Amino acid sequence: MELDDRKLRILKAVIQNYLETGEPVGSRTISKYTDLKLSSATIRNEMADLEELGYIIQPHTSAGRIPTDKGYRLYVDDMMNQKAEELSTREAEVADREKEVESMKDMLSEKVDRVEELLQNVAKVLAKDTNYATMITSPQVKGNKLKFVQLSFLDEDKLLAVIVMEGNLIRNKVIRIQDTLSQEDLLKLNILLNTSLNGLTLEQMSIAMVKTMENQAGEHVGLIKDVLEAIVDTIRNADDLKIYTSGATNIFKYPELSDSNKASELIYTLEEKQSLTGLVSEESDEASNQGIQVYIGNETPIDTMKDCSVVTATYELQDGMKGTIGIIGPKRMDYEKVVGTLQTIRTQLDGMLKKT
Amino acid sequence: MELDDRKLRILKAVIQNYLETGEPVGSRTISKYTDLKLSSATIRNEMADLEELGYIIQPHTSAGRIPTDKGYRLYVDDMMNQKAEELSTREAEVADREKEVESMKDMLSEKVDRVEELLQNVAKVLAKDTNYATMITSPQVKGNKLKFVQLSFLDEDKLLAVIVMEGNLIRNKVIRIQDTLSQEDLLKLNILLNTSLNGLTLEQMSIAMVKTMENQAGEHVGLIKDVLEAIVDTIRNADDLKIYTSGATNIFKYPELSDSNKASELIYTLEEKQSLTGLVSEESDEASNQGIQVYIGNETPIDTMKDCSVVTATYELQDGMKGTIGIIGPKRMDYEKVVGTLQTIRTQLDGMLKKT
DNA sequence: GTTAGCACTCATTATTGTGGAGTGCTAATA
DNA sequence: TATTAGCACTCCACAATAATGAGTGCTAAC
Repeated sequence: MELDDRKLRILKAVIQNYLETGEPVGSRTISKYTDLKLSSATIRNEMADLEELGYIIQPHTSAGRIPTDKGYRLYVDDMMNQKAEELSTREAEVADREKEVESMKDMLSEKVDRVEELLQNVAKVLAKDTNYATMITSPQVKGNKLKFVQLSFLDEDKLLAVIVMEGNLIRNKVIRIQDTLSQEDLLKLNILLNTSLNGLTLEQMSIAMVKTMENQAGEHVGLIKDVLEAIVDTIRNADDLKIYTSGATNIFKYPELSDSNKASELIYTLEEKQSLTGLVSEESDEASNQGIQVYIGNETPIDTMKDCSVVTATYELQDGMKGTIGIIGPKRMDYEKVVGTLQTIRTQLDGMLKKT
Repeated sequence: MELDDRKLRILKAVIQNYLETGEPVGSRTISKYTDLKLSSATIRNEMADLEELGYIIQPHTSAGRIPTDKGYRLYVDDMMNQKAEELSTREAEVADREKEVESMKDMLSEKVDRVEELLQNVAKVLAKDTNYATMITSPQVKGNKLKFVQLSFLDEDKLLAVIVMEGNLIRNKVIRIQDTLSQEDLLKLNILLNTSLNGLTLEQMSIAMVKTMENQAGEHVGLIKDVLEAIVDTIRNADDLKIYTSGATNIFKYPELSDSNKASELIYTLEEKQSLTGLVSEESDEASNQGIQVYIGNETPIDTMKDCSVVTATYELQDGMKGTIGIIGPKRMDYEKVVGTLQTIRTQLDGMLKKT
C-alpha cells in the first residue's frame, strides 16, 4: 500500500488536530475539518489504511486515532523540509519572530551582568514563551588557552589567582600557602608564570609546568607547585558544562505527562541536570536542519523522557564557542512554533552575549 | 477544660502515629499503641475532648483524628523544649548524628572548589537524607567593605576589575573603555583606587567617589567615572542573595502534597526561588531555639506552602556571615529528625566552608 | 471514672447501567 | 471503481447504586 497524497493530507489533519486538542480525533472531525470534501466513511477507510501503515493508532476499539511516533516523525520531517525551503520568508511570521525576540531582549536586558544570569534568563523566557520545559548549556570551548594569570595577596596565608583564558573566560582561585612571601617574590612569580604559561592549552601546560619547575628549582619550589596545580585544576574545571533549566512545572499543563510518577521523574531529571548532558548534540547536521534536532518519544537519548519530545538547537558564538538549547514537552508539542523560536534564538544569542 | 497529663500523652500518641502513617488514627489504635492501659472507649472520650480543645480534628464523621496546626504546634514546642534540655546528650543519637555528618562530609568533599557548589551539595545531601525539599542561601554580610581592587587589561577596549571584599568575597567585572590607556596609566589608576577606597563600605564609597573625582579631575575623568560605577555596581550586587534548592521531587513521596495543583505550585516556588527569600529569618531567637524556626501550615511566610511545614535554621560563619537553611515537607514531617539534622549541620557548615 | 455494647455515619470500593462517540462493514449510488 | 449512507457493534466515560468496614458517639453497666 502506498502513502498517496490524500492519505498524507488526512494524516496531517489528524496530527494537527491532535496537537491542538490532545484528544483522539475521529473520522467525522476530519471530514469537516479539512477542505477535501469527503464523507466520514471515506475518511474511515483511509484512516484504517493509515493505521495499517503504522502512522496512527487507536487507543481502544471505539476511539478516534492518535499519531504514533512514526506519524510524528513524518510530520516533523515534512515541516523541517518546508522550513528549509521557505527560509522564513513568510512576512507575518517573520514580523512575529522579530517582535518576540525584541520583547525577549527587553526582558533580558533587565539586569544581566553575568553570562550565567543571561543564560538562566533565556531559559526562563523561553519556558514562559513556549509553555514547555527548557534547558540551555553554557557555551563550550574545545582547547582552553591561557591568556594571563594574576596573583595577589589575599591574607598572609592566602593568594588570589585570577585566571583569564582566551575568550575572556575568567576564574578566581584562592590558594593557601605555607611559605611567607614578600611582595617582590610575588611579582617575580607573576612574571614567571605569565612568561612561561601564556597561550598554552591545558595539555601543553603539564609539560611546560615540569620544565619551569626544573629551571626555577631552589626557592619556593613547593609553592610554585601548589600554584601551578591550582591553575591547572581551575582551567580543567573552567569548561565544565553548566546546564540551566526552567519551566519544569510547565509539564503539568499536559495531562499526559502530569501523573505523579511521570511528572516526578521528569522534574527530577530537570532538577538533577546531570543526565541532560545526553542532549548536547555531538555532530550537528548543520546542512539539512540548521543545527536543530527533533527527538520524538523513544528517539530521545534520555530514558525518563520517553513520553516526551525534545527539540534541541546548537548555538554558536562568534568566537567559536558552542552550546545547546533544548525544549522538552509532550509529544504533541507545537513543533512549528518551537522550531521557529529556536531558529531565531540560536542566531540571536551571540549578539545578546556580546552585549553584556 | 484542662489539658491534663493523660490527654497530652494521648495527643502525642495520635500525632506520632499520624506522622508515621499519614492516615487518620482511631481510638482503637491508640488503645493498643500506648502503654497507658485504657480501652478504646475511654480514649474516644478523651479524643472528643482534645477535638473540642482544638488539637485534633476528624476529616469526616466516621474517620479517625488528625492533628490540627495547633496540635502540631504543641507537639513541636514540647519537643524543642526537650531538645534544649537534653542538649543532645543521648548517646545513641549523638553517635548517629556524628556518623551522618561524617558521611555527609565524605559526599561533600568529592569536588568542592567553589562555595556555590558546596552549598548546592549541602542542599542535595540534605534532601537525600531527609526525603524533603531543601533550600540554602549563600552567606550574607551586612556592610560589605572593600579590601582591594585590581585592574588589568583584558583587550584593547576592556579592563578586568577584580574586586575583593572583607571576608574574601571576590567578584570580577569586565569594564568597557573608550580612552586608550597606557600601562602606566593603569598602574596609577590602580594605586589611586586602592588608596582612596580601601576599607570603605558601599555608602561611604559614594561620597569618597565624588571627592576622588574632583581631586583627580583632568585626565581620564570619564574613565574613572565608569570604573567607579562598575565597582559600586558590583559591590552592590555582590551580596545579592543566592538560593539553592534541591529535592523538589521529594514532595511526590507525600500523597497529601502530590496532587497536580499543589505539587505544581510548590515545585514552581522552589524552582523560581524568588519568593523563598521570605524564609530568611530576620531575627533569630537564638536563645530559646538555637536559631531554628518551625513554621507549621499557615504560619509559613510563603503562600504556596500553606499545606506544608517549613523548618529553617540560621547558620553563621566565623567571619560573621549568616545564611539560612530550610527544609520543606508535609505537615506530618519528622520534626525531631529534621531539627536534629539542622542543628548539627548549621554548626558544621562553618568548618566545611573553611576547608575549601 | 472506666468499659462493653450497639446503632449510626460516611468514605471507599465494587457493581451495574446507560449514553455516546466512533468504528467497521455492507449495500446502494454516481 | 470510488464514494457514500446506513446500521450494528464496541467500549469508554460517567453516574447511580450497593456493599463494606472503620470509627465514632452514646448509653448503660461495672
